[in-house]
Amino acid sequence: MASRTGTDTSRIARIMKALSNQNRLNLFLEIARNEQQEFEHDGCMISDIMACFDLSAPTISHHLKELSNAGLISTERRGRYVVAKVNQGTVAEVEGVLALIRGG
Amino acid sequence: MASRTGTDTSRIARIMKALSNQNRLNLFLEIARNEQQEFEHDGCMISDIMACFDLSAPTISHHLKELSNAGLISTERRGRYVVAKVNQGTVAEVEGVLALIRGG
DNA sequence: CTAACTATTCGATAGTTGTCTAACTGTCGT
DNA sequence: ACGACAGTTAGACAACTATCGAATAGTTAG
Repeated sequence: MASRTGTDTSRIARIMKALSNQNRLNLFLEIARNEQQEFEHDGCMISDIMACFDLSAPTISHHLKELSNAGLISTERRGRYVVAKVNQGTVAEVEGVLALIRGG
Repeated sequence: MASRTGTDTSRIARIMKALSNQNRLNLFLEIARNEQQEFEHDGCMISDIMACFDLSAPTISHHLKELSNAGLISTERRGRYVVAKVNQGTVAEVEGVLALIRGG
């Protein structure tokens, strides 16, 4: 019950939780923004991101892992750096649930 | 910085937080669903909702307040009962942010 | 008025989260 | 191999959250 539309609410809740902290949300939006602007590489270097947030490196690392665990981003080591990119499918998934609420 | 699109990330994060607990998310979806099905009244009686969740009344009351504080629902006393209805504007707001991520 | 029903508030508690510092790992340039 | 840079892991801690039972409050029926 609670959903004949097949929505996996536990999964959606976990995604929402990943975006429920303001710093983590900003981190995510910054990754999305960088990804849209960069041309030389797909994904953005998280060292660039660290520079513009007033948080310790471990804290950012922790937040990135949360985003990653929620399936919102994926990260990949590129030499000395790590790059992150948005997983659009997950974003679309949440959009879908919200659209259902609106659309009926 | 962090957003030249005018997105109020603190507000969005608070909305996400309200949906980050699975029980609360289910509660919200159930309200949305009932609202779409009912004809005799706009909004759904939360007593109906209480019946189909395995949570104590205080807990449900608490969750409803969280949803309300986040602007996701509004509640109104109707005689002996309280009815809740989804605030579609807030849902649309979140959808907008997600669409931005996808759309660039 | 009283009893029953519906819902909220209060107080407690176990568990979770965000953040830090310190220590560690991996990669590159020299 | 060494030192510098980039990032993660470990451990700790204060703050917050989800939940409950008990008590309280608003509303209607009898």
